[in-house]
Amino acid sequence: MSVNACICDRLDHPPSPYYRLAMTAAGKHQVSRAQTRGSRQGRAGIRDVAAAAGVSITTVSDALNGKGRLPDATRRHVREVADRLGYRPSAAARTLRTGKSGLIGLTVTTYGDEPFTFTEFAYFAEMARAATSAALARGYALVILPATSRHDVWSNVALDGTVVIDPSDHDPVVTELVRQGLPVVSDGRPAGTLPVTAWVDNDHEAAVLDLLDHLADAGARRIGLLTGTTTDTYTRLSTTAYLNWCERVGQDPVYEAYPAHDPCAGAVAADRLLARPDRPDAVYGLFDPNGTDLLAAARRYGLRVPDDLLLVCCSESTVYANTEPPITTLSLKPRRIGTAVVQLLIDAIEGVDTDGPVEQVIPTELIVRTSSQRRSPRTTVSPPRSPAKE
Amino acid sequence: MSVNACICDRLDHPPSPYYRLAMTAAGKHQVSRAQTRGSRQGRAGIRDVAAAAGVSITTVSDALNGKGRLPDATRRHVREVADRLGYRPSAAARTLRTGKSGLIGLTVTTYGDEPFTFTEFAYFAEMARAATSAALARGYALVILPATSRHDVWSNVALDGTVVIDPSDHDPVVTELVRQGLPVVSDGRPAGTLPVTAWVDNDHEAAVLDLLDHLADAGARRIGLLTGTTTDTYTRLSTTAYLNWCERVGQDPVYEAYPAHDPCAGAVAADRLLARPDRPDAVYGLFDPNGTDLLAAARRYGLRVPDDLLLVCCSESTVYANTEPPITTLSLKPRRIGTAVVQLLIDAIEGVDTDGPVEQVIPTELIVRTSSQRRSPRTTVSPPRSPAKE
DNA sequence: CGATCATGCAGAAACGTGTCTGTCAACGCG
DNA sequence: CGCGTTGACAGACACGTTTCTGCATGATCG
Repeated sequence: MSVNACICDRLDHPPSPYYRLAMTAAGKHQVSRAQTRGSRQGRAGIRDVAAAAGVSITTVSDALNGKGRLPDATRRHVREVADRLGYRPSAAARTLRTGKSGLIGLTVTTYGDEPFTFTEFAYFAEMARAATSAALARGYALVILPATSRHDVWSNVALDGTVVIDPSDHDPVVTELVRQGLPVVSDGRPAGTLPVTAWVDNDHEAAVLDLLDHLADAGARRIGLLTGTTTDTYTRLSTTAYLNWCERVGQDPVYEAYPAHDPCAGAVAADRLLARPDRPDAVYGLFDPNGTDLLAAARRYGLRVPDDLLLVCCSESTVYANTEPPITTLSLKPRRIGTAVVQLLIDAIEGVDTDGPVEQVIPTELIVRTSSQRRSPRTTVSPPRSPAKE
Repeated sequence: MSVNACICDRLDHPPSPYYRLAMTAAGKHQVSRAQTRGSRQGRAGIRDVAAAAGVSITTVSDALNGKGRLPDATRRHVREVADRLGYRPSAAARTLRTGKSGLIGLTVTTYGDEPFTFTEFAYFAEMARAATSAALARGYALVILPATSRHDVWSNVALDGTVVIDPSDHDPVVTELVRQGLPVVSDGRPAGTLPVTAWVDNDHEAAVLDLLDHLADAGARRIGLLTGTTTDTYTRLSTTAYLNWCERVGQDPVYEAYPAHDPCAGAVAADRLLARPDRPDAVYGLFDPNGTDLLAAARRYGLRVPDDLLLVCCSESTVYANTEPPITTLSLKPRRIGTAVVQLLIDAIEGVDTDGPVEQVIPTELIVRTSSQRRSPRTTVSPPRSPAKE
């Protein structure tokens, strides 16, 4: 007690280095308390508001949160006093009391040592943007949490739920989260028996089949695939869809796989694909940079696009609208996916009865450009400002 | 013990008001504890671990946090029991008690209604990735918080500090954060008297001057600029640097400005720039998509790159390595910026004495490719700083 | 051999909020 | 006039952790 008084007294004078040492060593705790309490610089608490407004803590809480039954006069008065004091409720205390933090995790499974995959930049960025928008429109904020991050980070943040992008089979992080009772919504249909609350995905098989049909319609006789060596769901489903299509139409599969997280390997693999003796006359690249890589490789081999080689790649980038020639792309609609994932997650968090299915399939969009149209009727110079070709 | 068992039994039945009265009246602390804790679905707390290990709460806390003075045997025992119970400390409680949440905000100033700007995707994605890596390497997680988000979101998350990307003059969010005593580190030199804790930035003027010299060295006589209509620091500094350079070398400025957040407007502006009567023979585009836009526009007007038109744009995208021709780009090194910003912020949070300056300038990198080399006898990389400065 | 000290651990006070419970006054009604 | 009812508010507890203080128990030293 006397110690407190002593230190408080000292605080009234400019603290010398000696005092600071003494403080941190001895009564650091009490001091900060006296600081925050004594209407000093520390943030004002609900008690200060109650005292300043001449009401009880309950009344302040009810007035600010719109609960209880209070006359409007009291409510307004409290609000005004709170504003005047610059009162901000402590998020930590509120979270502790209510059990809701207003935070949802955005988890990205990684393949290298980086938090998220390089080749999925455009997709991830668009998806994250949409997810962020959707989340904060409903009063939530997003926390970026790579699946391979240190464990203490995971346990140090209070999450109401998590979005998992493309979880791997039996993802330990996901199972741990579910075990804790947290809602988990995945972007990408969960493999195996991963117990997610809900998931959103494209129909990758249908998209690939559709795309291959489109190429075949354009005159392709042997369609090649540029795919990845990773085992994520997207790569796996797309590749098997390709193989199935090949079997159906009786074409020998022609594909090259490369580690998708390595940006240089893509160019090499594209080159390899076009250097094969059974060179394809059309190629679909699963990853974003494949378009320019394939275009460059085609140029090296003197192949004209689309005359000698039809080209399609999966990308969200707008650069393919202005390449020479413009390249047909498959869009996975990351904006719609990000929005849907967050909506589903928040519905689960807030206990909204999801009478609908907890699985949601977002349609893909094939943006047809010159690179996949063998004989376009006009080869004239296209008008300057036409965002959509044909 | 018998009391606990009794109440646990009763909890299996719907509790009557009488029991609840009796409980709250009689056994205050212990009873409610037994109520919430009776090894039911709720997560195990530190008390459960203490009870199961036969030690006190203090011992558990000290053992798990590596504090206090405990024999290794006790420490190991407690750890093991905690693991067995699946104990995870409550982040909210810890934050409330310690005042540190381990969360840092990643704030993006926006120009439209979207959380972050479209044209800065690649830059933002790289920067965010590096920032995320750096943060979690030091035990922190990142929260995405657009500056224009609802106020309740801001006050609902306990932040230890914030990174602000390119804050506008007198940003109300930043001043509010600083007023709360939170460390704020900005990516981009703060305009006006914005009281940030530290900032990291490129030397945009030097980068632009260097780049223009490079173009002039390659033979450019009239260099045009594709810039934005927004007033952010990057656009402003780059544009004035261009104007200053023009004045210095006695060239009439030739530039077109467009709303950078509109992806279509860029193509139109590029076209407009090349359609001018005083058509430039070299162009620098400030934004990422300008490269492909300018290339497409040049093609429409029958201009060969680099023979008739030299091209440089500011971009982090790798597609420009494989365009026809490859385009010289200016990289702002977002990875280094993201890392530096987070390091500075965490240093400030943890009170590390920053003996060094709180301002950090990251050098840019001009990646010279074919598009800016008029007549290159060979593909030697020209040194960044050309000796012929004047 | 008693005083001192280091050691190992338990008790309890906060952190700041939400909310359950209870009190006091006013009021309508028989 | 008494009594149940309702409105407006205050008191107090609990969320789960960290940490300061304090009490034992043995060991060490004067």
